[in-house]
Amino acid sequence: MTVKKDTILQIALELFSNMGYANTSTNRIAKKAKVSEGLIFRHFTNKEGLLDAIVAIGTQSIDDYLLKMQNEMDSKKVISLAIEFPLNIMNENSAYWNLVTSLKYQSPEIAAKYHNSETFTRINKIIENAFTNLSYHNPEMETKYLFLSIMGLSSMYKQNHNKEELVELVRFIKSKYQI
Amino acid sequence: MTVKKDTILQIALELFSNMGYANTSTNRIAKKAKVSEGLIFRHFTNKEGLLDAIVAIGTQSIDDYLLKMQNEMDSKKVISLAIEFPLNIMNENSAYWNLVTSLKYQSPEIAAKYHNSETFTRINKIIENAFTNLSYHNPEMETKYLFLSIMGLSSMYKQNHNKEELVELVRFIKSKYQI
DNA sequence: GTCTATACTCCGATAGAC
DNA sequence: GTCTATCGGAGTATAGAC
Repeated sequence: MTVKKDTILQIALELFSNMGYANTSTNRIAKKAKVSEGLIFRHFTNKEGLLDAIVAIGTQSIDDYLLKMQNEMDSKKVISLAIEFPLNIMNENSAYWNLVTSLKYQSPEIAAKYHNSETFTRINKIIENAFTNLSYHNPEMETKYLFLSIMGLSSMYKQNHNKEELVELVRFIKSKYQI
Repeated sequence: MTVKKDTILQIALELFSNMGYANTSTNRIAKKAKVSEGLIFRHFTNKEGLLDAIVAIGTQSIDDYLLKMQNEMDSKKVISLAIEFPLNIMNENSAYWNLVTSLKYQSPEIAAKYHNSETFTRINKIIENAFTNLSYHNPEMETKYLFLSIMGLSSMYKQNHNKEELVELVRFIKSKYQI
């Protein structure tokens, strides 16, 4: 990974995330990254190849977090990690999260290509398992409900950059689960 | 409102919602609506004017729903209406909801222009008032939390068209509020 | 039909690493 | 002296707004 290639990835992530994928021209990326436009295509073949590379990097950090949840033995801690997910991941990686979310609203092909249902299934299983261990009456529905809150938290973060409010909300949600 | 003008609005809503605003060409809208491309510009000046008109129509149905909530005296019923919001509005008006959500992920200018913070404030006040009447300990946080679930429900609806699951989730959430 | 923007190509030149 | 990363810019084809 050369320094310029890395710069392209960073700038493209930033622009895709802020302006939308369709709305960001390779020309603009090149200018902002201070590289020649041709270099983008030399490294990533085409614009979608660049998107692929960006998404692949971001996916890694999600997977790391899931692994952490999976290895956590204390079920309360698992729920806690799930609730904190938006705070943690999105704090460090908000541009990526924002981008992935926005891809849902591109053409159906793009949406389908980048929708990672496997990850969703995985996180669901981890949470459901925790609720089962904690003897909740309806672990399946509890999981879906918690998942909803997490998704809502994510979408709220996009509009509202008041981090204090987010932290407060996370604390409140935790209290609902006696954590 | 002529028939063709109305057709353009409908088709454009459908396409903007499915393919994204930036990804939908006026040419495509015209072809699908079986009108000349020029007619779009005669009626709506430019592409953004068309978007304006579409958003304005959809906003109306949201406002109607809010009015219904505002006029509801039974606070439990207000909470109930809030939880059912995704089911009701999105069922009848999913394309509009989808479009408005997607605009958040366009350029910052577009996002700001179509972000209706007034409506969000209004719905928040209505819900908070209901929680206060129901003597919840922390109406402000309860409101934010419920709002989160509603947003999550909305975003879930986009990916998952299993309506039964949605209905079940709505029932489950209501049970959390003893409704 | 017009004009602009955009994805993408090609290539000669340069500078540094080995 | 070769190889690799990069530049810069000319150029094409097409799509899209109007």
